[in-house]
Amino acid sequence: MHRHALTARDFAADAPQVARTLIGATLLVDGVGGIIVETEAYDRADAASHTHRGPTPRNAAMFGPPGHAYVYRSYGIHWCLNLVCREAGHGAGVLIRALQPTHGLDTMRRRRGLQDERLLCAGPGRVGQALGITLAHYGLAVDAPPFELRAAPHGLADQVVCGPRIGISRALELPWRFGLAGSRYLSRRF
DNA sequence: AAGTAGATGTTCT
DNA sequence: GAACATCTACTTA
Repeated sequence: MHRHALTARDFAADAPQVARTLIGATLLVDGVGGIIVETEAYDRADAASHTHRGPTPRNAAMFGPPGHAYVYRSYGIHWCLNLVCREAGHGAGVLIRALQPTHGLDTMRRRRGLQDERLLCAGPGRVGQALGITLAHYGLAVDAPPFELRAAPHGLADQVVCGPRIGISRALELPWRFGLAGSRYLSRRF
């Protein structure tokens, strides 16, 4: 019994709902990746979002169709991956913050220059490096190569926890960080 | 274990 | 100039 591929319609909901749904899903880029164990939701109405002040050259993909990738450079150094949700033009998305590595461990170790499995994808910048994310992925649909995204197994909802987002200074009160309870692959404990 | 400095592209003041 | 959806290396304990 194999899990179905997520498509654009799975991204039509609000960012927090999509962020929750993505926990337990399997994300691969060119066959390399793992199980999503940590996400964060962002929405235009949310002061911490890159889209809060409207479209710019950098965030254009966030105002494009749902189910596509928004890639941004964090702190001038790291590449981070978001999946656009809601509807085109809205500016909502989900940041992929951590994976449990399952596919292409050797490739990820080489790209990261590390052996420790727990540190390969434990943070958005680390995910970007381990999966080889670059601007070449900007705006691409996640239901087609090089992406592959398979739904989480059923019955995982009661193992999803949430809390405040990390590394922001605005909208601190929103519990829009989601994670797989007890996972050893989180960027930080909840 | 906890704290700090330094890396630096894009956006904002 | 300053802030920023971060990470690493290095210090101090």
